[in-house]
Amino acid sequence: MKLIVLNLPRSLSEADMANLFKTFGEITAFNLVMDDETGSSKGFGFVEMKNGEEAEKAIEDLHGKKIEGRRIRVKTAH
DNA sequence: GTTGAGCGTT
Repeated sequence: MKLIVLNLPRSLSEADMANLFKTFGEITAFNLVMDDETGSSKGFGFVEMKNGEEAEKAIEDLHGKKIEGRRIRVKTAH
């Protein structure tokens, strides 16, 4: 199950993003998209969960969650 | 050194 997480604070690191999801199950892949202009993140990334049900739970639990004072968005990716 | 909906860079 591939997930996309939007509206992340640009200050958030790749490791921080992984920590949000790994509590729900095993992550097989993840990456935070970086911006060439600023060198910081573009504010969104992808997460690949091994178990689909755990991925769905991660979505329901993390979507709208406040991270660094900001509400994030989590959906299934293409 | 900023930005704020979205489906990808080292």
